[in-house]
Amino acid sequence: MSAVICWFRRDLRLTDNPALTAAADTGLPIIPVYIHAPDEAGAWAPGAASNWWLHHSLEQLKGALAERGLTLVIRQGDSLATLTELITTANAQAVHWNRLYEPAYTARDTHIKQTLRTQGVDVQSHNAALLHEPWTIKTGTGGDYKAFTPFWRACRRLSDPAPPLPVPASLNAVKTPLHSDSVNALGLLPGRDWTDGLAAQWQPGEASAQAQLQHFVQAAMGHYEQGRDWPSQAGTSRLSAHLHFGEIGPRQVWQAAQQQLAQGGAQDSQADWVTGTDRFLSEIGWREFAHHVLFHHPDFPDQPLNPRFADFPWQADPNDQLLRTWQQGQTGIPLVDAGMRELYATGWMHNRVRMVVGSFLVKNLRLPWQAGEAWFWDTLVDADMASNSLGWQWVAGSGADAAPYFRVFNPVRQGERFDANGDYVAHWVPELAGLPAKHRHAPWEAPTNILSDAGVTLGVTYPQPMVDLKQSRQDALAAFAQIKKPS
DNA sequence: TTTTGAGTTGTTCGA
DNA sequence: GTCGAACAACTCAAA
Repeated sequence: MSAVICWFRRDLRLTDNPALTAAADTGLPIIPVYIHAPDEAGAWAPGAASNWWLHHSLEQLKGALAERGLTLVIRQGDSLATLTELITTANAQAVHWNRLYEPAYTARDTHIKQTLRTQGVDVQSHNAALLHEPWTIKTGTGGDYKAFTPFWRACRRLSDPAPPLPVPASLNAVKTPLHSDSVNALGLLPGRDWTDGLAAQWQPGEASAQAQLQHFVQAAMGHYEQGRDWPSQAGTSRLSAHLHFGEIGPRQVWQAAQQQLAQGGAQDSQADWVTGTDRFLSEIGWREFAHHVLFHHPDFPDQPLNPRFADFPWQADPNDQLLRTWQQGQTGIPLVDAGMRELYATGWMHNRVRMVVGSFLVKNLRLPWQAGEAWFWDTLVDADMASNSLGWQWVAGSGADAAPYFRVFNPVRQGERFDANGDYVAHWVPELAGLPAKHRHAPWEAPTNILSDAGVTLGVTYPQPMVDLKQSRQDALAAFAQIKKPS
């Protein structure tokens, strides 16, 4: 008797899963396995919110496999040792997996592939996570891209991605049961349960991912161009965590968007459908670009891509006082606090607000972008090394295609433009909900009687602003002037 | 090799 | 209220 191993990692789905399809195509009994090995992520072991998602996604995958007669084998410990043991026990002759792109994982997987092949095992890796893998997109001179627009143009010049693969029609199970840990045994859930807010907001798993994709393309893609900017509305796809864990893949997203465009684009507001679809797919493009940049610059999560920023004069912050105030959503700037509280409560933050809180941390507080990156890493359910690094280096101005130094978001102005009714602030900062909308973004400017009518006492019921926005903006511009190249 | 146009998401100030 | 300019200079990618 022999078998084939399908090693699941961050491809927790049955549809459009090339490794699973390849395993099925061998005709051999399949051993689906998940190995929990957080140590192998190097310095970037997944954070708490991410682990919560993983726990539930594994339960979903286990259930979906069971419906097709397969038992997901769950193990902990060294990946190579675990695979080797399974290969011996089940007399497996082949291993299939879908590729990861973070530096620590590519190094590990390369080593595992070489070792197992030396032992005569047929090892094949596949692409489930990207439209175009990082090394396949090259500039005219063979280099890697450092600006998004030419990168995405180069991608779009290529032929459209292949249509998604169906779930394999036939999946053979092994006859002899193999030992498996329970999902619970992985210890992914926190000891003190703070996850109600996550559970109220998210349903991990492939079925939910597909439902969300359909819902988004039908209900929101036609007005995505504007709708994506309003944090109080469900105008974004909310697919980030599903994509990170591979519960759905970009080929499926691409196909769903194109099919919906063919239908929706024929309706009255055709231009909105075209621009909405285009813009949405370019966000998928940013995800691709982030992987491209990380692959070619393994230091990207830790070091500024622009070396000039190594000398940036960050603010001293004894005992992390400033950082903690930001983390807890107690800065006294309503839009910033709303975003930080949404993050902590739900494991997610609207993208517009991510830019605002990021700009506030890096420019108004002048704290290093790596501190914000680390907090997001621990608290986001969609925490992804490529996208997270790209976002933070973008807002800091040190990264690929980054914001110019003088682009300092004014969180009051942003609130007035993108949360004009103050709904988002009222929801996440309820102590300000009694204020009229026009005062919710800058309560320190509201007349005293309006504050008291609303039950707001600054410094008591809600903090005074922790910095003066105008002055700290000036300080940031001055700090950036220091690292300008002397002319 | 040199040149050229472009580059996610902003704010402020003054006319 | 609206509009254009200034906020710098640099780097990238392709012609």
